[in-house]
Amino acid sequence: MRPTVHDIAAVAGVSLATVDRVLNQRPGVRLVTREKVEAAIREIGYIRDVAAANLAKGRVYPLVFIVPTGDNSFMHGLRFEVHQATLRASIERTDIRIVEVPAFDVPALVAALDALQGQDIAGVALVATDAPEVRAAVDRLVSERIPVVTLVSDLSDSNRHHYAGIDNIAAGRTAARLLGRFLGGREGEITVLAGSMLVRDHRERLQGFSAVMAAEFPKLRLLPVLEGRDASERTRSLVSKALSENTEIIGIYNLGAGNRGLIAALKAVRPERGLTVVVHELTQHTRAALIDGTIDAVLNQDAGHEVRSAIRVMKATADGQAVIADQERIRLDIFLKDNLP
Amino acid sequence: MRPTVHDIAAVAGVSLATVDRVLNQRPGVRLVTREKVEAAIREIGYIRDVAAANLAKGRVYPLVFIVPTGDNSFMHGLRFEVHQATLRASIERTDIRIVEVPAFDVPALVAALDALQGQDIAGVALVATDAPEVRAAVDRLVSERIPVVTLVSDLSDSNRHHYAGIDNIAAGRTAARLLGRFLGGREGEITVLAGSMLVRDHRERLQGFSAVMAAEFPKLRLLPVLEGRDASERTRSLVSKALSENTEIIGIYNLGAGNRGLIAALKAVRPERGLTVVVHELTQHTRAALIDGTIDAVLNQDAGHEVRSAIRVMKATADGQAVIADQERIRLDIFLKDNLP
DNA sequence: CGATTTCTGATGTACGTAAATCAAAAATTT
DNA sequence: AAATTTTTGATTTACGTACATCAGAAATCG
Repeated sequence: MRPTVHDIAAVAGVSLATVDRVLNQRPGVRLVTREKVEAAIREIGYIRDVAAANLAKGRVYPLVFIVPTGDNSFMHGLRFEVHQATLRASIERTDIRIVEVPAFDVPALVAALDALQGQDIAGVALVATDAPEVRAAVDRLVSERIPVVTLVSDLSDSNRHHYAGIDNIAAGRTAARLLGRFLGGREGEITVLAGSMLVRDHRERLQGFSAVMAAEFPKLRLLPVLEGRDASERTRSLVSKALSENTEIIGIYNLGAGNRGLIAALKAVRPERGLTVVVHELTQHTRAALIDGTIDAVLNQDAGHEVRSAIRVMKATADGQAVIADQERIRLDIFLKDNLP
Repeated sequence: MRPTVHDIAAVAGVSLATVDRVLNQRPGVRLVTREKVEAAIREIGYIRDVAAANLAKGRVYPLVFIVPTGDNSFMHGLRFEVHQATLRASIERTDIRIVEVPAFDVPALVAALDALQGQDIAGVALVATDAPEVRAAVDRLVSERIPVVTLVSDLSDSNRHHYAGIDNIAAGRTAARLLGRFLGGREGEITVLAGSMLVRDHRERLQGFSAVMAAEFPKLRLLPVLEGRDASERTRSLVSKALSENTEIIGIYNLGAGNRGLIAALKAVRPERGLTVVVHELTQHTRAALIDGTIDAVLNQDAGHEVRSAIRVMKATADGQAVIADQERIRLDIFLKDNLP
């Protein structure tokens, strides 16, 4: 049988109350006694039964998710996953509140963060816009001992406790290699589409993409980035214009959202053009386009995993427990038409 | 607050004892009363607090993992992950026993399975060799109401409750497309290496690979499969021989183990040969080969995920609970040199 | 109808931990 | 050494569920 608090008490030669004081860092224990108890804990290899502890505590974790509004499929999916998490709230002892903030709107995000100060909150998860004001607001929360986790897009130089998202530099590099290898030594130009260079995830993807392109595929020339603001219609017109004006384009990398528009623009050109296309985020549209050959590869981050990981990390941080970094690593999924889920 | 058994009792107008009898399917409840209770459960949306229930029950799950011996990295990793799971045993209330059986040895596997009959076991996970005798032995356990999960390699037409592994047909198809696209329209021959056609995962990978190759890359001709028995030295000599005898080979797909031997053989030929290579299983050897360019892509299944998933499924099945299929889907990881973890 | 069987209620203990109270002991100060 | 403060012990209740026991009620049988 696994050891219990009673065993600690017996081994340490102290009472249950003292063991409890040590375990829960309550005051009123002399240093020597504390050390005796801690030695006993190590000796018998005691591990707190978290289930029993939570039961006794009746603890709930009030969590806040700050997510951008916007009608693109990815953010829609993200909000859906947070909502799914609220359905598991009673089982997981969480109490999740969703706060929506306009995308790329720094003051709104800061206001939403500041509104949380002083509240009884066990953790905050936010899709960060990478600005100094946001960093400052996050740091204010952190200094109030509120666990903060960035979701999908990280925040530079902040004290956030954790980032629940993919390695976007690696994602960009991977996109470059897929595109470069799929083009098999051909020569031509590559169009890169982004949502906004204000968010760190897009900047990092571009950075990784450019680096590998420059280093390993010198025959492929990158055109200036088109910013589609993650909006489909804008993306469609940008792509249509680019394709009609420049016949040298043989590859496209969309590192942001707005795939619906991209796909529409692609379907409007003759398939003989032989474009190779790599995009981010698996949605019903990109899935269909992958199957019908309009798109060649989709890089994906699983929003459900990210949300669940963020919740685990916030809970663990709130309890002062360590997180197992390896377990919380969000992986980059690569989908070809053959391995769709 | 979430509803408890007391709430059920109050709403149904019965005692706690009766609620308990209904919840745990104990005898001695009239049909009408039972229905009253069940109606109340639905009405208030009661969900059993599994943590509290397990605490009260003091339940442990005796589980058995049957894994092949063999020194290849993947099986080594799999055994390691099962061992890791034993370290979490007390937390997860599992009691895991590992049984090792020679690889591809049908009678030994059957004997190991039959030895479990009549024992007090909450679940069995096995890396299946796909043979009728094994299927029969598995079905015997299933008919004894013991949950059985196949791990990594599935068992045809058996009554096993679940398969914790990747879709190997999809894996083979994906490998074909990667290899085909990376070769960018070149013409030549492709060598396929396998461990043994006795295991279903290898057969399925080959099936998927061949299908896509035939349908979409007609310029690439498949050579007869080389069976390396998942042994490195054998694989090395087979590959060396093939490469020296046939200068038309431009691509290699290793769908089994034995990558150490393959890599050694590849390093022995001049890099100018320009081979494109896709293999399975990320190990320290394949990782290094990916980084130095000897290998172009690695398909991987995360043994840790598979083991943890198998445990969750066995526990749920033992408790008569449904498994969330989507959550237990094991994904195929694709690694290029840019997205290594 | 009474006797028997079947069902239901009331109650208590247990699981491992948290948290509180109050008394007692030990250490520290005066 | 007495007074004070700090530390420790003993005990109790609670969390939500499981499980057992025994008495009493309701249903069924003869």
